[in-house]
Amino acid sequence: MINLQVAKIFYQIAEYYTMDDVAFKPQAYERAARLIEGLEDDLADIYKDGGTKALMKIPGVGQGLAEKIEEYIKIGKIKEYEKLKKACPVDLEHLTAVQGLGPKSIKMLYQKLKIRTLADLEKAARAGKLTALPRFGPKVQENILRGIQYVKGGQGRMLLGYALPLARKFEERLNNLPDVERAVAAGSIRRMKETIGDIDILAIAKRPAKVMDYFCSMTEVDRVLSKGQTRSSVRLHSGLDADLRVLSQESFGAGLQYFTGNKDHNVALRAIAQGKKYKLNEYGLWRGKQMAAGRTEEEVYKKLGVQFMPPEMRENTGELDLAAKNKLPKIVNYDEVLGDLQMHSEWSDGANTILEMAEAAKKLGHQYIAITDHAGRLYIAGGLKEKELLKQMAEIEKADKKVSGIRILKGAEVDIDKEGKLHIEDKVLAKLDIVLGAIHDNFKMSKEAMTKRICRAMQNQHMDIWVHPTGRLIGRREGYEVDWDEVFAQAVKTNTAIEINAYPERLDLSWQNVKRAIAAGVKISIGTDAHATNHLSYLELGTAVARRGWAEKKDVLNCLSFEELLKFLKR
DNA sequence: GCCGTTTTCGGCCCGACTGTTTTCAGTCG
Repeated sequence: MINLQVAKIFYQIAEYYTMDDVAFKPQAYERAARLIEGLEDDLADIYKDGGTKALMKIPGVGQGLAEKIEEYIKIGKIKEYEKLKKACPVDLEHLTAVQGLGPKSIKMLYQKLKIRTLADLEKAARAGKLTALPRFGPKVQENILRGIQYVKGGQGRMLLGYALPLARKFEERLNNLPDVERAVAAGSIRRMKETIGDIDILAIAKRPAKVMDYFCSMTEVDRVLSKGQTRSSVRLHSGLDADLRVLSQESFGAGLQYFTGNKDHNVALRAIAQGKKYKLNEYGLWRGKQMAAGRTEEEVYKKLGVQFMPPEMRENTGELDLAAKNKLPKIVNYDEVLGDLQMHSEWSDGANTILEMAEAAKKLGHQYIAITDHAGRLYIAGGLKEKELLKQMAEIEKADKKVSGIRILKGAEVDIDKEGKLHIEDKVLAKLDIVLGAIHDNFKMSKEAMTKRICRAMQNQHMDIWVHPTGRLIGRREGYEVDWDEVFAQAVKTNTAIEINAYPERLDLSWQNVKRAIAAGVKISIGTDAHATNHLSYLELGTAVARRGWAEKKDVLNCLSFEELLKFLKR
């Protein structure tokens, strides 16, 4: 997969053009880089199938950038980039990561002090050499030194599963202040993106200064980065940044829209506004000096002739076109998901008993769960062999009778071997209510072999769901590659569902692939993969992925009633 | 360099905050 490498080069070209005050190219390169980053298909594959014409179908990629991608595929580099880099040979990737250091400063640092790397920069700053430069005072120098430490610490984005509870805590505290009328986390948290760069909170407040004081002195705050009347920014001990912005009641909807993003969605929405002779900013929708809307998000979208949509859909992947035609899908609601179809107990590598899992799920309002301990091989997480599995089935039946108000399905997460065979005998699988197929080894097969392996597994009539489909671990391990068109077609043909694994570092299928799976007619299942009772709440994260992939209620297995679900499983 | 309900040419988002200035450039989102 070359996408991330190409995106990185495009980001850097954007920085170089900014250094030289080239107009408009930086935004074009940056936008293309962002979109390529989020692409599920390999650029090399797209090119192989349809040449530069196919590349130009990617939004933000025109003739010029398509040719640059072609160049990268053919000769492994982009000459334009090499030329820019030669003129200013600096470690842009790490230098730009330093807070407060942008392309203009980096260029000057190179020209005046020959600074190329973080190490060069640190040495110069420690020697006090930066203060001699125009616009560089002692404070800038100090901030740069701190920024370097931060970059060296390798703090990146935080998983949604960890950032969300934190953001909710901040929301709740602020909402409890007498001066705060309303506080809401916006940004990528509100869109439920799988990783979070920072926490963005918006508030309506009577005395902003007091609220800012409170925000900047919370126990989680490591350092105040900036503090003003309408906006403050802090760095938390966890390494994450958090922003608080205070807006007026009249502007709150426009602000919420603006700070929820994403950026490309907003750019597209502002273009729609311009087309209708409006101006849209974070304070409202304006015609001249007259405010046309701003109090609520709904009002802003409506005035622009665009259907309102949940934040999870706002990624500029076609939602605005559909909304303008009043044709948005009605995506699944969080409360329409009735149960959890993957979890582990102490029978394999889970921490709790079957009964404890059931009681905890019941408390969350679930109508049913599936106990799906590892089965197949001993060496994976205490996997059960046939005999133990039969014993566990009896145990689950007992538990199901014992608890009221929730049903428990007998399931197992079964290894799929190299050839695509399930590791448990068919006659035992036949006794289970629900069979999950999973890949736990041989990740490094070729795309063709992996596709064949999975398609073969789906042919097993007992396998109901293919779980954590790509095996990715966000930020740690890239998922393996498969031919999605082929796999989706096989899933439809064999009536096999594909899982959205809701575990914070998995969220696998990705929302991009959920979108494609659904378009192909594949049924989606959501499973938390809980290994303890406190993991059961991850169901919300999995549902968020379904929503970001535009899944409707009818697409999601867990939206079926218990009786309907049994019918599907016995198909 | 991209893009098209105003366009195949001529547009392209803009306000807050900081640190350095003594009126503003650079950065960020």
